[in-house]
Amino acid sequence: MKDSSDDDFDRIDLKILRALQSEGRLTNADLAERVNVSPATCHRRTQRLFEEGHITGVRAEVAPAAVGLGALVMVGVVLDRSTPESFAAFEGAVLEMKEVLDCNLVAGDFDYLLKIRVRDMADFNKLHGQKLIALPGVRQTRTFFVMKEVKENARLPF
Amino acid sequence: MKDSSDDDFDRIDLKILRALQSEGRLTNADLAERVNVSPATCHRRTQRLFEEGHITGVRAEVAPAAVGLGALVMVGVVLDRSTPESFAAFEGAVLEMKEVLDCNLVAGDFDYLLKIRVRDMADFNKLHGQKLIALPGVRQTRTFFVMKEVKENARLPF
DNA sequence: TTAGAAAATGAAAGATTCTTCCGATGACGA
DNA sequence: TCGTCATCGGAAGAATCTTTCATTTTCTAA
Repeated sequence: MKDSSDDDFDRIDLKILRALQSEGRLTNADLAERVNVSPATCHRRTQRLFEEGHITGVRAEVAPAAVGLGALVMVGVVLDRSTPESFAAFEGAVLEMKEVLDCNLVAGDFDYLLKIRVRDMADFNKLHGQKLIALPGVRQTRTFFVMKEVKENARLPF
Repeated sequence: MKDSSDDDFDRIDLKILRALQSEGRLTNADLAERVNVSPATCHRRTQRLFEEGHITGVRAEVAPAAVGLGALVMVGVVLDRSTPESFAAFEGAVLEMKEVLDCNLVAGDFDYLLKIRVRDMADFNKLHGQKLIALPGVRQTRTFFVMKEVKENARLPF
């Protein structure tokens, strides 16, 4: 158990979380008005949500195409061995690859599912040939090029 | 082509994008200092990045577990038919499902890959049985429970 | 039910920041 | 060289932040 207080939000906390999840740069004054609380209370509540780790960060979403990352690729990875050392080595290496946006250990036909952003298909080919299949313990990969991003990083439903 | 000006960032724009991608609630004053520009210039630059759509939004990241969404599941979906109408119907329905955080049309063994957040496995079972397989045109699904989130929503590498 | 303690609240106010105006500076083409 | 245009930083009023403080509310235990 954690050090801080119990983990239950009242209506105000939930409103703050929802508002900031949609508009992370809301002014404390605006947020207070939207939540029907005085600015002082709103400030304290928000500060607490950050301090207790319920809000893990606030991030601007940069349009991928604007920074030359127009291609999205999902990759399923199967490892050689299913030992803890094997998993750890793979995970450590993946954490160093900045092109890998998501990496999840899954149950199913793959060991890991990766989400990767690169400039284009040629770029991915290079990445695949030079880095992906060279990651520790990789036996096989399966590539899914994304042809259309229907929904991306939607807000949490709560 | 869009109406606005050409899409190339100088060193300052890139610094602003990188800074806000990591800390979306940075004060304009702090941001200006970090980027070595006057607050006035920084304000103008940032405003422009928003107006021209290079920053699509700023969002607080809420800890999923804190709001009762401790389970992450990836699902591969195969449709009955590969007609435009079939795709459109499926996508329209998926957009309405708030549990679906990501939905991508892919090339490979599946038609779509979904990323879904729910409370727990029981919750997913219900979702799967009552909504997922009932989505328009779904022939088959393949579920990948996430056992460990190694990397989640990392920053874009630019 | 009631008393007391603990936690949360809103008003207030000085410090900080935002946002815009303005003249100055620099880049570029004729 | 000159004129045009975009961008810059300083300045200042308006707005916001952030903390203090007295009050109110909530909770616990008798």
